[in-house]
Amino acid sequence: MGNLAKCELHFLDAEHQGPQSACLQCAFGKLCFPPVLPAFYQMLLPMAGENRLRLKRGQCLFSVGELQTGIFAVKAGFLKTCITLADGQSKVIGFHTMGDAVGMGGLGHGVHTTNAIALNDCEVCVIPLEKFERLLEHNSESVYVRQLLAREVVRIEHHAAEVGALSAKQLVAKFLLEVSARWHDRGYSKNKFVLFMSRKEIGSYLGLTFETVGRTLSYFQTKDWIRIDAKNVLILDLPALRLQLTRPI
Amino acid sequence: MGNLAKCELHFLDAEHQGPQSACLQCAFGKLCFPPVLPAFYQMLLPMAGENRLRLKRGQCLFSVGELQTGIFAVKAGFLKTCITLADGQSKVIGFHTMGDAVGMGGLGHGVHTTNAIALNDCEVCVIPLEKFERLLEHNSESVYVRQLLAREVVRIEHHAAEVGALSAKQLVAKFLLEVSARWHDRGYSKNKFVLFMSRKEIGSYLGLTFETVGRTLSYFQTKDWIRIDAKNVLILDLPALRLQLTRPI
DNA sequence: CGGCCACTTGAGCGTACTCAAAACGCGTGG
DNA sequence: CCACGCGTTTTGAGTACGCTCAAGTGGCCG
Repeated sequence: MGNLAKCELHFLDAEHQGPQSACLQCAFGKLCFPPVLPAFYQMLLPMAGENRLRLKRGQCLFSVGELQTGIFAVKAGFLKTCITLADGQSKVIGFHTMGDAVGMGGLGHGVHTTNAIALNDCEVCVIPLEKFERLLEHNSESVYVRQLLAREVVRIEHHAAEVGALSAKQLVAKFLLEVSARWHDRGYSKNKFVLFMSRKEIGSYLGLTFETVGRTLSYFQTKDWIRIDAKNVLILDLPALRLQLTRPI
Repeated sequence: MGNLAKCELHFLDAEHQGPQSACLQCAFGKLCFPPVLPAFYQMLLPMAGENRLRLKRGQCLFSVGELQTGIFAVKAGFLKTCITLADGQSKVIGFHTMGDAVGMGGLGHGVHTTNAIALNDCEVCVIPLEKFERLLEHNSESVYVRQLLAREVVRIEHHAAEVGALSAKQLVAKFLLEVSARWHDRGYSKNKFVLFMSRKEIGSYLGLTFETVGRTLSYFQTKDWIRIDAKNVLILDLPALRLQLTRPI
């Protein structure tokens, strides 16, 4: 459990209810895993219910090179995953929120391949590796994990292509649409939301500097496509943002 | 090495011996799958031995949206996988050669998520989806597939980060080192090899224009780090290329 | 032979980066 | 309570890297 120790575990005292009911009664309910994976959700979450843990803003869930002890399901809050390049700079490669699985990349060599850091106070379900593998042995649920991984491959492939192909305006527009869609998927407004990451983190994710991200957001505001105040976003013209992606410059 | 460019396939006429022996006697032998996956290799390749497939240069192995009928193991030759972005441009996201598995991304929804196109005449082993899944049901080999997918996630994550972070010189240096390492892994020289992709395809992969790729290669040649003639590469100073990655500009 | 494509090289331009200054929010401690 | 320090954000001015456009070469094939 190595680094988990330094994470100051605060387990929820819902043990007496049994893990399953604890999860099913949870406020996040079926949001916890994407609707396309109902069976996987039903199998996995009850197992995780026993091991819940809380992270404070800035805390590290796991880091590169650590032995992987489990996979994680985000219950509440936001995390970023990042890697360090050969020249020392750190790059954000993904943002994760409730319902997302984190730490799947480590299944390759049994060692974590990214750093996962909490963007704010958050709650994470831990599925210990032994339980996870036992689950997959005895069930055909391994198909779901395969699907989850394959979809992650596709997601990152598109991200890599876009980072190398789109302009700053297109990238920032794409980012806003991505965040909007994720909120929408989870039953919230797609037009009004809060960004939990800094400009610097957005820039790192998109391959831009934080100044460029800020400038582009300001530009969108002058166009009356969005209204942005610090981290609060109000999308006024979603189609206009979408149009950015299909149109050059 | 030069005649590899022509890639005149010399097929083994070992069909009469049964698929398993055909594969084990194959000239590519255990190169066909990475050494870290011996069990998977032994399970998978004999199954594929029955279904071998030849592609001519430019032919499409599968394309986006097609129903996935199987996964593929490259036996000889080179393929690229690419996707089409919202604005219509096509981006290369990977190059594949002997020993690589292609088409795993489709495991997410059962539909191919990339276009796979032969860069030269090549030979591919087909593992029909039913056989593939039956194999995974009856064996613990599904672990290997999971590892394969997880490693693919990691590979693309790093690629995405680099495309968004590195300069043109760094990207091209990284690309040369990548290709060199892949040849080396397969038992060939790491200093002398042939590029099977055009400048345009390299540029698409790295998020650069083909002019910039060409210019950068020429620049490396003026520095006496490499010697390049058309697609023939001779690396003269590998450490210098490596240094590019750790040093800014 | 002509046509086509890949590649190289050059010149000029534009986007995004770099450097810089100032305002702002936020937590800490006097 | 305000002062202070720190990090984030915004905005500006200048720069540089890589893109765009263009011309010219060489290889391949009908």
